[in-house]
Amino acid sequence: MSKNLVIVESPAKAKTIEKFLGKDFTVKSCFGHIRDLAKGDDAIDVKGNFKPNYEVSDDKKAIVAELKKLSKDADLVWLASDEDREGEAISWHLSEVLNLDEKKTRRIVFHEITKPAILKAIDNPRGIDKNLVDAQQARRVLDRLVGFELSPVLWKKVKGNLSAGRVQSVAVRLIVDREREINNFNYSSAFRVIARFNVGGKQMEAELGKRFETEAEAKAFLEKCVGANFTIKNLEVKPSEKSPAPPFTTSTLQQEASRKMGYGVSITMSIAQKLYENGLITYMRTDSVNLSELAIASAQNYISSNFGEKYSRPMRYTTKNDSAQEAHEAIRPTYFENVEIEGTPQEKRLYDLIYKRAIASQMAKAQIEKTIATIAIDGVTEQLVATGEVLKFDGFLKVYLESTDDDQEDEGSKMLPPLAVGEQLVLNQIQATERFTRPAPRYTEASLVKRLEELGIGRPSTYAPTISTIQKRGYVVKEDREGKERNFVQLTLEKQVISREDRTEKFASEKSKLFPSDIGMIVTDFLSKHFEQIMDFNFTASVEEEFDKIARGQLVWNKMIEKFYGPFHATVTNTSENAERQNAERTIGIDPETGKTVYVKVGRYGPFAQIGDNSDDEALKPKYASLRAGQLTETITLEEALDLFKLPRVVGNFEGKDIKAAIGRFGPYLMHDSKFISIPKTDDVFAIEFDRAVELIEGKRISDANKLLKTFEEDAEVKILNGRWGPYIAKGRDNYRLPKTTKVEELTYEVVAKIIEAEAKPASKKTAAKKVVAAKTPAKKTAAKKTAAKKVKK
DNA sequence: CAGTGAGCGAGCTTCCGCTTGACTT
Repeated sequence: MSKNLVIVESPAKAKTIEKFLGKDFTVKSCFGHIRDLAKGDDAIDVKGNFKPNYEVSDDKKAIVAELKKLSKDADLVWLASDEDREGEAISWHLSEVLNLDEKKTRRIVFHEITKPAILKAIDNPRGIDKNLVDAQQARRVLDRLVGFELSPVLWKKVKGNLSAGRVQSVAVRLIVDREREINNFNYSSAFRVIARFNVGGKQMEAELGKRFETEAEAKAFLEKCVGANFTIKNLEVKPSEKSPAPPFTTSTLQQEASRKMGYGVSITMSIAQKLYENGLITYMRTDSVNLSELAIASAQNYISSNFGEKYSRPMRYTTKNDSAQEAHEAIRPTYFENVEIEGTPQEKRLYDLIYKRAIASQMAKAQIEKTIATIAIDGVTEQLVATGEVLKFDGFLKVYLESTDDDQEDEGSKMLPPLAVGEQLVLNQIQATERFTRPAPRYTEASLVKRLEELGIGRPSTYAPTISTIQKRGYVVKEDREGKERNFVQLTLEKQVISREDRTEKFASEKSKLFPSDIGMIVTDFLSKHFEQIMDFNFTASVEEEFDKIARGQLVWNKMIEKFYGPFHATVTNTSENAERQNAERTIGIDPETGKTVYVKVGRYGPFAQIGDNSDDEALKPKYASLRAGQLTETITLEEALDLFKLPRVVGNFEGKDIKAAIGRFGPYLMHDSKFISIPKTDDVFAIEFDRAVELIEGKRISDANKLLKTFEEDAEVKILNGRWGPYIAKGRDNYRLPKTTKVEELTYEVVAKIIEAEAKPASKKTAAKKVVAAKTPAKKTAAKKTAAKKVKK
């Protein structure tokens, strides 16, 4: 039996450290927190100094039992959880739950998983910092109180299954605020003037220093340019340099993977997790840009021998973020010698990104020479400016360049042809183009994470889960949206003639952006009205200051909570008793056909439009229609609302049965002979004609025939179908998995019947009911599925 | 998904931060 037991948070870390420490040390992982507040409402004794009631979570019972046994047999137990608030608490919970003797317990910390760092830590043990633990308890208790008191208010005043919290509610608010900013944005336009010259066979572009507000002004300017001389008046050469970005933190990795590869934050994190588990990168949930001495030295070595000495620039980065706890290194490859790795294409791409970012961070600045040419126009005061860039030394640009969120109007750095002051230029054309101002862009998952990090809200381990939560609750949807068209004017001066063209462009099209839903807006407004403090962007920052005081021993944690909870709880009670129910009802106009009032509001099944008032008289009952995806009660127009009542629409009669066109949850569809056929985006559900509808129905029949792989005489209900994940069994509305090795041609009914029997689903109504319950309690759902899967294996 | 929207009342939901798997119809 080993004399020393070291406990770390992550199993991958445990494996690495065990190698450094030799045979006298056993290194085990506790898999994060082992204990948490009890699930129910008795978790915090609000009348008894907020005493927390902790429980070992079910999924941690086994590991706790194992650690208990190992710690009993060990001479010394080394608590090596991370050096931050949460890590300190993990060590404290371990010492409590494992009942560790203080005399044989050591607390150690390291910020990097390198041999010298570990050995140094072992040489410098300390005790558990109870103040830091108390700061964590305050954080935990505050979050529980806020979340579990606010959420029930929403169930009462808005609808069930909603949630609120210190982090998620502010995240939703950011998106709601941005949406309104965009909806209220005043687009204005101005004419941007670009001249194109022919210089020694090459094209050169120059822009006018000012924009014209009206077409008339732009035209007047072009008229002055007819027959004018264009002369280089001044040439200015300015050296400049560009520095590499620091190596990745969780947040910057999520941003770059989103910008460069289009990955959502959860995808990025799960790929990074794989890389970490395979020992290829350092820990992926970090807020630090720091690199270990070893890493810097090895990067320097790699750069010098592969690119040359002058490309190396060893650099220590420091984070600017106050809320950073820096328990780990920045994200970097474990070995810079691993230029390429084995793995899935996604793993390779993400690794490549991490690798290049880390190596570039240790490389020299790029040297750039900027040339600015000023061009004078005869008889005109305004001047044209042409800029060009020459890369004198590429430096870090040899491997990596960071992307930006806003690269829609990408200027592109161009070289200028050789020019001389006084030189007369040959004009090809001058164009004055109407350009519009743009509102701030909608958030992507990653840019929302960036904003949250700036506000100090949330932690690297919770960014991705928070983004998922606000989508799961229906506050926010991630979507693509078609752009709208608008007209703009372009004036062109060419060959001394001015011409005018009306052109159209698409704008405001969005890809994978976050949009608020009606519920997201209702909840945000409700919380902002009644719980201003929680919705304040600075709330987290201000409580963090208090947590820091607790950590420094200047404040007692439950006193701090008490001061917050008193007024907060009073507001909760007051709101719960007195606030009105929120349904976002809005009158949007009068139906011209019936003269009745048209409303929109949010009901049990989501937002809908209503024509006419509620009435007991059957004949006068109002008409209802659900809003379409992407429509908001806040912004829908009367015309759009009335359109909703034009469906379902009978398109015609085919094979003795009506074809109906309507819009469902998954978009526009046709229904014929009780079968559904999706209407593609290229067709308009309001206008689709009979012939086209029949074409779609027949197309669907052909693809259905291909989907059907096999049927059985014994049971017409049972079919083998070809699905997204390959062939599967369908019986009625239930589906069953086929073993991966199955050869469909050889499949007999007997085998199929056995698989169905083994999974033995209850009658379909009960399944439906069960599914609803299961979906609400994810823990139970997985448990149930596990047992089902095991049964199949037997 | 498949055209629902009254009102009542049961019993359910919910937080943030540490960790990984399990597994997709």
